[in-house]
Amino acid sequence: MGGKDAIKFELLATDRNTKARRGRLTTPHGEIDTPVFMPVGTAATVKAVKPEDLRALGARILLSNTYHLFLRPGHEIVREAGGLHAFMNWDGPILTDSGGFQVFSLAAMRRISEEGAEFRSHIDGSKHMLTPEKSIEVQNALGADIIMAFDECADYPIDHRRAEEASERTSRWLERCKAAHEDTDRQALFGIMQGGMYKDLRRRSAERIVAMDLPGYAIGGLSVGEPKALMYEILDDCDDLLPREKPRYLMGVGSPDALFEGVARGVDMFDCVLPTREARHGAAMTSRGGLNIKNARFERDFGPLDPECDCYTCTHYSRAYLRHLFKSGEMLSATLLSLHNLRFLVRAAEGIRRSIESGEFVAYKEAFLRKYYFDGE
RNA sequence: GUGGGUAUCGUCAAGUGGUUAAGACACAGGAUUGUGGCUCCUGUAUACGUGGGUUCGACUCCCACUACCCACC
Repeated sequence: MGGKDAIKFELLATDRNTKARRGRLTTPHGEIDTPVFMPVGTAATVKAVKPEDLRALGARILLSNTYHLFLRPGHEIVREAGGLHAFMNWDGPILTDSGGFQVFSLAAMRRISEEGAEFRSHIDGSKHMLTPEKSIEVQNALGADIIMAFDECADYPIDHRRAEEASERTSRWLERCKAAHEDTDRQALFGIMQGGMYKDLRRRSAERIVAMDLPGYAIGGLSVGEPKALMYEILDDCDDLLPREKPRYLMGVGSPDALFEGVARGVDMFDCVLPTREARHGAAMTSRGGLNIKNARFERDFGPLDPECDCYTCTHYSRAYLRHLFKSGEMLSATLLSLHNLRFLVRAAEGIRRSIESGEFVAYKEAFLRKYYFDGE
């Protein structure tokens, strides 16, 4: 066991009217101001975007994935390359997901036992086994600053008994993850709260994982198809259930409204594939709401995607050109729209941080969301 | 000029005597939340080359014309 934690978290300011927090997370690869939005780079790359461009648009920490890198190219190869940072040319902080969620969302023929999850690869159908120990071994080889516990993410909807089973197993697996993870001053292990949409299970899950005194905690099992109101209801309790002096990470959430509502409920970290996936499908987030660049109405629109945006795409290209690129199947389309959507969420997080510092978080949140969801174009 | 072939939505392409003429692409709209990038869902079209004929009934059979393709001169 190491003598100190890999990360340090300080709270710099808190909001008077909500649970919003302004913090700073120090990792072996640098500091992160929170609340933070983390772009997702599943296969050791944020699809279509170079690391230097991520840095330039304000991204400070990336998420990557155990499941994908374990299957391809294999974690030993990444280790030989000098670890994930060197392999993908990103020297900032990285967080790796444990592979738990992916086994459930991607792999075919999964079989869950107390030991772990047996599954078939979505790439070639080959059979594999991930256990808490294996997930930690892979994540140790990858070398991310923050690594995640191997958890079982319950479907929605799911009955109380099966949600309890998954949640309790996640807690037992967390003990094994913690035992397997030795280099705690190089990589911080986060535990994951489960419990489906059941408040009693959420509370018990939180108590179990908090008792293990980890450097950070994640809220898992949300945004899995439930109504947003229900997600917010579950989030309402999280500030009380999780220690205030540790970072909280809401997994997989990142629509503009969820970002603000999560922050208002005490969440510090978010990740989401939405900005990059939507970009590849022609959808853009703008200060006046989402738009679909495919739409015929942009054919002769020579203005920027979002007049209020300072990103590379908005300062150099028109909607008409972006529409042309998309309609032509040009890959630059994915790059330019990804740069914009990522900048949009990173900038939203910047605004959130400033507003918490100045005590105007609620006003900022309301103005932002009103413009996004009601103003339109 | 002679012989042969082909003409069905913007494009490609089923249908070959019998109700509202497939489908794909394109086009149009939507979806997307711990990522199988080029995916999924939905929608639209005054499409049977032109003019005659046969038939109860023609995209389908016959004749002529027009256009394009191939071969020959």
